[in-house]
Amino acid sequence: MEKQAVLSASEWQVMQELWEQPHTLMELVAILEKNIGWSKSTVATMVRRMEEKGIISHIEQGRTKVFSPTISREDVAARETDNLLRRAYNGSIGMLVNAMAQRNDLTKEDIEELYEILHKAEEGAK
Amino acid sequence: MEKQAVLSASEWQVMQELWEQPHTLMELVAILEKNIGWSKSTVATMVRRMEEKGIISHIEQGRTKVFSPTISREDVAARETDNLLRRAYNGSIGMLVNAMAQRNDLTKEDIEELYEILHKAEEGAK
DNA sequence: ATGATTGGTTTACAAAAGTAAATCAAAGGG
DNA sequence: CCCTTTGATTTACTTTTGTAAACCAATCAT
Repeated sequence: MEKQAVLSASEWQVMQELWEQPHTLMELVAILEKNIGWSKSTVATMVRRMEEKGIISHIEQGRTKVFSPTISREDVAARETDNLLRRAYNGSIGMLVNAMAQRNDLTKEDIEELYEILHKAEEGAK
Repeated sequence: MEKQAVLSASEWQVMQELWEQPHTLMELVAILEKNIGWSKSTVATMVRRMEEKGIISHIEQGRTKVFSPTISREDVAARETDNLLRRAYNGSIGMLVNAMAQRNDLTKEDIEELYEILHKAEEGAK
């Protein structure tokens, strides 16, 4: 099976836009030039390499190419989450949340939200 | 200020050993050769570069060097966690846990543990 | 038709990361 | 004293990532 799909910081930038909606190269150039100051060729190179890696693909629309992700945000998120848990928290989500609590990185709202999520999870996860 | 401290997969390997306890270069060589098949010079280069980056340091012990991390596992974990949350979950730990629930990546034990953590967190975080 | 605009490709170069052979200097063994 | 370990450094080569200038082909507006 695959190993592919941990993204570099730059790749995330491109993916974020494409997960929102497909874009032509020139649209990406406009967006990313504005947002993070990349030049046209920088964007084009990123896009080309990402396509080579198979994480995005395009269809031709007249003379322009429209790019979309070939992997879902959810999949990438899950994979990166798994990675982080294994590396940094011994595979345990409890440890992660506990570390956040310890650091006071959990707001009251976070805690409320988590309770609700756990309630719902309990039902589903009989 | 900072930007420092997201580790590459290889750097994690070295840090994992050093967080467990300080090691000489040759100890690291032995461990990492065994565990992941790195050659002596590969380990040495990793170590040198990591020291250049300031994420580990050493003291001389006679003619050998003993290396230790200069950053705690907790700090690195927190930083990587923050990164992941921002990129993949809109900054929300709730979203992360929810995604795991959705994927059935939460065991009953996980859920129990999380409840307890939240209880304790509530007290602390009044 | 022709010069500008649009959409895209080619080429390039530097820094970071991965991997390791070869070399060296101090210590230890005979 | 010399040879061999042992601990460490030097040097080197490849791949990946970041960044972009130049260049080209189709289309459009005059």
